Amino acid sequence: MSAPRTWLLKSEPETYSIADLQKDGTTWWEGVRNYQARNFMMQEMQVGDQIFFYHSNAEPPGLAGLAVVSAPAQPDRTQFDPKSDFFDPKSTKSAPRWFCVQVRFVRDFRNLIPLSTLKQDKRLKDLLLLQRGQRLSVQPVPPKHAQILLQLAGE
DNA sequence: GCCAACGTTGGC
DNA sequence: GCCAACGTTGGC
Repeated sequence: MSAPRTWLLKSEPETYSIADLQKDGTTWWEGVRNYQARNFMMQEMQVGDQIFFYHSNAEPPGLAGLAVVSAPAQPDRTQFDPKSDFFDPKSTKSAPRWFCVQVRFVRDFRNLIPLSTLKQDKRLKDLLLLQRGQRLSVQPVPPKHAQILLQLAGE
């Protein structure tokens, strides 16, 4: 078992916010339909990994809180549900295409850390989130960046 | 609402 | 395997 890693998960707060996660306690991170993001969840995330919860398409966008991986990846059940927006007719139960981990609420940042603040911090210029055109919804956060983000959050 | 950047699809 | 068309993401 390797040391816990850190990830960043994006969510549109109108769809699912850190407050929703706080209310639910845990949730399966369903609906990811990007192979790179899926592979991170399937192959690399481990129970206990730290998660920064990012509010995208928000006013303002930014880091909203902390969560933790609470169960390893399993098939995303929305892919089999014809009524779901995330239904994938090409996926089968014997060979599911999409997987998701379970995440548990840890804490809400008292003050959201706006994207604009992250952009101003020179130490974060290599952070994947800040790279031009990137839109991956599940991203690894290297330890040195994780430490800075926690600092900004007042941990 | 705009639009740049990106991933996926499907014809060839 | 190429690549144009299309749909989506997400900041502004």
